[in-house]
Amino acid sequence: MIEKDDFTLQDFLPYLLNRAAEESSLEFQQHYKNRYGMLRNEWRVLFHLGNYGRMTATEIGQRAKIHKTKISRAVAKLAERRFVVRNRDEQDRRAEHLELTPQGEAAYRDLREQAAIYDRQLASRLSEGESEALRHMLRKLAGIDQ
Amino acid sequence: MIEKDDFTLQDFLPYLLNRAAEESSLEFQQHYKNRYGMLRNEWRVLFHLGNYGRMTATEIGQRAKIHKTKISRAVAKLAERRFVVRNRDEQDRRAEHLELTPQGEAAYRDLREQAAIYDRQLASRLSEGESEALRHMLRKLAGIDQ
DNA sequence: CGGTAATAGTTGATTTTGTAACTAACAAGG
DNA sequence: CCTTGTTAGTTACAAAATCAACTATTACCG
Repeated sequence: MIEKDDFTLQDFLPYLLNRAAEESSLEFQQHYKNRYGMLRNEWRVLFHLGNYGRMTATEIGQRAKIHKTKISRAVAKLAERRFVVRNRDEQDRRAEHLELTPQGEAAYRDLREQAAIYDRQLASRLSEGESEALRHMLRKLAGIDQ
Repeated sequence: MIEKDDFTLQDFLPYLLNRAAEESSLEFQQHYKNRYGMLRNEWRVLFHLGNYGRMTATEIGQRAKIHKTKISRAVAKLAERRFVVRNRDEQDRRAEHLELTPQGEAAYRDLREQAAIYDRQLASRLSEGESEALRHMLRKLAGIDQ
């Protein structure tokens, strides 16, 4: 056992962030996994398309900070299951615009509802003002604009 | 594009937690990865042993909520690299007590110093009272006692 | 133009994780 | 004791993440 200095593991922000993230991801995972057989990257792509509308894989990757290989594979699965359609850009034929199919929108709406419920449930462990402050801080730490 | 309801992705706690966790992990990873060739689970085990002292794999798993297979592999690597020694419990010969070697303690002290620096750097993005509130909330969400 | 560089997206090889089954040691009840 | 159940930790196999290399297309610049 080493003397403590001013550092303890239970106070280390990256550790706490990871623990909290793992905890909350694991629970929410049930929804998209059980109901739609999706993986984390797949629901992330689905949510981005549902939330922001039509965009390319690269744009999703930039917004969500997901690596392009993950996006590529997630999109392939989502397209295969008819949640997403790809539209080749005629001006720049390297790019393709992605958007949700009606089926994808239905899944998005359903999962969004579950997400809203789960979010309220999580936030209820905190006091009223706390949860807004938490979101604000997390956005700062994650480097998310606004 | 689907109408917003009361839900937006940028406000979804599990999403924000994951983004913030990934962001902060990625940066801190440099230290244990570059300097000691460790993986995340390895430094977690190292930090637990450094922070709490001698304990078994099962105890680490309970405290850190890491699955036993991850612990097993992390300990194997750490032992192989002489950061950790295993001591068979003579009362219960299934269990083994793990502790840091002098080399492991040196690595722990070094990384703990880096962690402290990085933690202050992260916290400096937030206002004074905020960071303590954040830690408190994260502990609640992660289900960490105290 | 023509060549080099950059970008969008995919694929393949390697590493890491996740899940389940396993071995070994102990515990408890008959 | 002996059968059944439990616990500590490992191992094997499948799933997923990572990293580098690849194709196709466009942009830049002499």
